[in-house]
Amino acid sequence: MVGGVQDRGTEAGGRYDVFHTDCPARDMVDHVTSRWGVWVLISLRSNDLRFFELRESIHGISEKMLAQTLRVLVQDGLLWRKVEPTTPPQVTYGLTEFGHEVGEPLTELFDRITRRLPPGGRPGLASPPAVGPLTT
Amino acid sequence: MVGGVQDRGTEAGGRYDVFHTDCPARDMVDHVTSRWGVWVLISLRSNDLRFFELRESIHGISEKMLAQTLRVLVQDGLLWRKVEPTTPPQVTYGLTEFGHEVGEPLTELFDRITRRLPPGGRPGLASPPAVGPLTT
DNA sequence: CAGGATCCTATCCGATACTG
DNA sequence: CAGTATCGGATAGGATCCTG
Repeated sequence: MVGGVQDRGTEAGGRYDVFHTDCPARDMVDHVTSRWGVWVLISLRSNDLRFFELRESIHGISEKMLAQTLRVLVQDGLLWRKVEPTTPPQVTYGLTEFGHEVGEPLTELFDRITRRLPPGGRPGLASPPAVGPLTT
Repeated sequence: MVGGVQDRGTEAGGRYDVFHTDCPARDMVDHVTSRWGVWVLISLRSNDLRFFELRESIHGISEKMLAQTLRVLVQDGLLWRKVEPTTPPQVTYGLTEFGHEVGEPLTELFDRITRRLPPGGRPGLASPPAVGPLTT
């Protein structure tokens, strides 16, 4: 699969040869750009947070999805997880160095989008006019 | 913009209050980070492409999803669409200025991930060791 | 508090068929 | 070529209940 289409032989000025067809990176990117992964990573950029803090912080996320997203991200080496064996238990999550590396462009992406949004609402956007208070 | 995103700083009080809960940005981010949106945007960074070129380029995408993804992205103002009324018809897609702005951090994100991947495969990742040819 | 297990629905997405 | 329309299976994701 990887070889076909894209390598149009023009090593020099490849036209649309790409990577998307590959593999391990694809999974990682999928995790990072997953519906909730994005927000978890952005949330943790400024400081470490506990499970319930993340839940409160990321509006609309269910415990199930939060737990699942965290598990994947920890597995990928983007987050670390610290368990305080107290009662009740306390679990804190934070970004690893890699997590920070990845979180930066993600935040930049978010910033650029929000900077463009306020002015003239995008016509055609399905979103209703009401810029709801909370959303989601 | 949307208020305080990261401005939480250290002010007393605000701990993990955030932005994710807002709204229009959320939709846009969802579109940009959607399963196929990411690859469409990255693909078009280097040059404009026609429908079938995109389909070939982004391995694994179906026509349905490509068309759907393109429609949303055009609506969001990230892509432009040019129709050549020839026979057969020819439709070309490209990034708008906004699209480029958004595509940059996305590419950066992708780069950082792929740079980290080759060395020591991340344990826990389902992907097999085989790192394809280009694959990024 | 942190999260696993279950159940069940919404949607995503691919395959197929058809249109301009 | 560049789509749209429809159907159906797979999966994401929410709600609830339960445990350490």
